[in-house]
Amino acid sequence: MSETDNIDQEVKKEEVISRNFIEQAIDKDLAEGVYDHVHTRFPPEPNGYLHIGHAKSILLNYGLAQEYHGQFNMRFDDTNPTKEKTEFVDSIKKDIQWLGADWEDRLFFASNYFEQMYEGAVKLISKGKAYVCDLSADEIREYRGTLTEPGKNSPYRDRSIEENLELFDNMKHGVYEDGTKVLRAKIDMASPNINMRDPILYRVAHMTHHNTGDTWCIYPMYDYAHPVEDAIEGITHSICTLEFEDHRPLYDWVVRELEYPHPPRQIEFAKMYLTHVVTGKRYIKKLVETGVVDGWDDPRLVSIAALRRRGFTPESIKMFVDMCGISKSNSSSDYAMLEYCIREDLKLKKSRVMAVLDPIKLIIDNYPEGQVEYLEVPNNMENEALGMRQVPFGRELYIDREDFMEEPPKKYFRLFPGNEVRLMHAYFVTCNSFEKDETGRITQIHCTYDPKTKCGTGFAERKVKGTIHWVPAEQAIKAQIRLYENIVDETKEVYDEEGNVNVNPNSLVTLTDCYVEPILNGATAPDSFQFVRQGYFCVDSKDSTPDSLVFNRIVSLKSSYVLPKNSKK
RNA sequence: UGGGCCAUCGCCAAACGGUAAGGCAACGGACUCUGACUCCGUCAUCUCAAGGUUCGAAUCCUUGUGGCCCAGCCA
Repeated sequence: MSETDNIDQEVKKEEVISRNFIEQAIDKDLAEGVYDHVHTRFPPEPNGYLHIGHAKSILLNYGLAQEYHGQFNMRFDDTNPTKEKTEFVDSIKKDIQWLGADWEDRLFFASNYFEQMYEGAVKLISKGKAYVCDLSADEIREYRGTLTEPGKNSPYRDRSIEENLELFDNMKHGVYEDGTKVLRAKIDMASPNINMRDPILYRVAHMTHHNTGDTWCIYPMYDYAHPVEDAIEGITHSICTLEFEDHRPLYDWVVRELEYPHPPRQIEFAKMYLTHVVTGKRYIKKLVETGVVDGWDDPRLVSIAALRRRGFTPESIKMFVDMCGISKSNSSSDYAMLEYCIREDLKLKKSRVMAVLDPIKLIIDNYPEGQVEYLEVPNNMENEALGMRQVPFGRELYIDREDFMEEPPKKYFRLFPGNEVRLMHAYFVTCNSFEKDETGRITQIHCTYDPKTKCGTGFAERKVKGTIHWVPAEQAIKAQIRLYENIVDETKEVYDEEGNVNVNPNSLVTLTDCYVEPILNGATAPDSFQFVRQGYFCVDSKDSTPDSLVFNRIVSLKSSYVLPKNSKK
């Protein structure tokens, strides 16, 4: 193949990378001169913790700003004081920072625009486009009509502009009780789109707001506030999820009536769903309250905090979100994709060390008692840059119970009486005998080693089929290791008839008698490793201490070998 | 049975009237000091269905079918 062919191929490859529908829309806007730049935002309400679904929106908005050399704003959509807490603004900021979406100096609060929103409302009233309505909540619902029947006009719809102005001023000044008056847009009570049937713009709520305190007793509704927020900040593309499609006509109505010179444009995309996960606030709350999980950051959950504690990296989540793509079809991504992404991200970045989860002692009968040798071992055989470490080796070791069988099935490559295997990075050993306790449980394995087979000597006279990992009995560090599976029992629906999560009984297995290589001494929270032949593990940020290590299994390694069940151990 | 949106491999998802990309998963095989990784191969004669337009349709038009969203003084 010639060099030009190569180039052609690369060009073709480039062409194949297609743009999602939002990028296509932005390209078009830019080409037609609708906008000359791109400005996006992520606007959560601080009423809970962020989860993997939010990550898609965050990364989408931030990614678009980057791609088009535009800007990305962080904005708290805090227009409803009954639901919002400062606690959540802190956790949300932390999560977004961790994900790497940088809002630079553009951190905003919708509540800081209350004055402008109020002025906008006055403008709408002055234009005859909004009115104060005295109907009760129940009455408003009745007047709204149904999906199939049109609504009917409020008896207060035709109040004079002057009266509306006065009433709205009274609303602002706390003259009315909660629920007694609202400001409504005057649009069309017969619209087939229910959102256009004179939607409520402002409600009265005598309540302390986390940011504005008691300054206000009227608060704008999302449908009015959001377009105003976007317009004030100069957002060009206001990206939200599909359920707001029906609200777009109202969004456009607001920016049109308020006569913003460069109105933002709303574009909707499909939320990310993951198979077999729990994201509902009330369900998680129940799991926390009943002690099924140990908090909103329990590693079995998919909140950003939980994923972080579980050992997922921002890079892996970005990779996952990119892999899932952007579209308008409701879909549910496979958890296996997320697992692929974290394995892929950690593969070359992390040291591969040995850990024994379920130890059995292995004694090398022909190895001198009391002798210790230090083996030079690469931290990652696929990435030399990670350097080398020393692993002590001696007469007594621990190996994993799974790696020995008294009566092995066919194709069992590990240790069994008479078989020779390689101790990873060390020597070949052959099993001579083993010991059992009264219950028949194997307690010790005796081997002999062949000094000629030491790793690194280039020994090639014979080969072994199996390589097993080990840890030196004397120097290994004891650790607790937690193996996680999905919190949801995947053989059932996510929720049962009573609305409880069908909890997987094996979602957490805590192993307290594990041993890890001495190099892991002092490992702390964000550290993670590959435990060779087992998976990727991280130090638990909540429960691990320097002298009592706790590791979380992030994800297991893939395996094409299934250990036969019911065979003797 | 009002309005809006969606439908392409087990799961995501391209294709924009020119003859069904890619990834994940799965399954073979090679390699292997991780039963991992890597590599090679297999995996939609067909795009929800039925008609129609066209030399040519996943793409356009009909008519159906299925799914999601909307009747908060939530966002």
